[in-house]
Amino acid sequence: MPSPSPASRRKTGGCPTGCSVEDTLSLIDGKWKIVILYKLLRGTLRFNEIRRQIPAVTQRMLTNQLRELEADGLVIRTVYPEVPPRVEYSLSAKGRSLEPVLLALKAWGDANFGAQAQARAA
Amino acid sequence: MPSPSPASRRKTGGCPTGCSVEDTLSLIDGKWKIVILYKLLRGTLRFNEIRRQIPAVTQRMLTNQLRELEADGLVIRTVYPEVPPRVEYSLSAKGRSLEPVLLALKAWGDANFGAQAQARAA
DNA sequence: GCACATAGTATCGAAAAGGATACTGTCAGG
DNA sequence: CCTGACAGTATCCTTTTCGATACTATGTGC
Repeated sequence: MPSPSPASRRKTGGCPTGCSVEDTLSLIDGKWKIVILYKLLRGTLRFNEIRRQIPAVTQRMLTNQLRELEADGLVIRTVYPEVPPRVEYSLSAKGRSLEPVLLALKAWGDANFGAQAQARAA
Repeated sequence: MPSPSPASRRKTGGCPTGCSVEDTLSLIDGKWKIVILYKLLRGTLRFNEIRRQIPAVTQRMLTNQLRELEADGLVIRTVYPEVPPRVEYSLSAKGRSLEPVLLALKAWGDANFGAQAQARAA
């Protein structure tokens, strides 16, 4: 089964011309998804760790985007039932397969936005 | 100067952690930009040719997105002062340099949305 | 008892994005 | 004369997105 339950908030509609591109875009739209995926590329992170890495995102948005990413099968959410609650997020195989896209994006950004971005690159 | 006038509708804000990725995203957000760029990858197109290739986009949106792409230096708009007006859109060098990103996106989409999209691929 | 940390929810409201529809002006075809 | 194609504008309205703020529950440290 290629697309089990896309959880797509944006309907793709008819999609008359070949547009797996559009389908893909519907999974990674939202202002933060790609950044989150990119951060997760280097390893599992906890909720507040992500928050600290992306200070501009609000708690609501982060929860939101993470839930959508989870629903789309791109990230895995693991809850440890401890008492200071602990939740870890990591990429699924599907999420990890986006790596070429993420890296291409990063490479283009570095090439087109100069060195100041490169210098800061975490 | 690496980024002359990004025409960015979305402010990037401080961008404290390395995020040329975010900068890049601000250029290609909007529901249609990537699809437009993708279509343009195979050559120059006129306004209504693009419309026909992406039937779901409205005239207003198409104008809009094309203008933003032009402002960001990704596409070139050439007006021929003829009397059935003729306007051609093509990728700039900068736009063309996005090719790896677009192809990575397409490849991922094809791999993750099954064969029906591949079959239709223009 | 109070504050802090964790990982969130809930609610409100502003702003932006996107869609529908109608209109422009000129020329060619019938 | 009427219609259609071209490449848009202009206007209005709905939907979606995003942000701010306040709140939950639990345990630890002071």
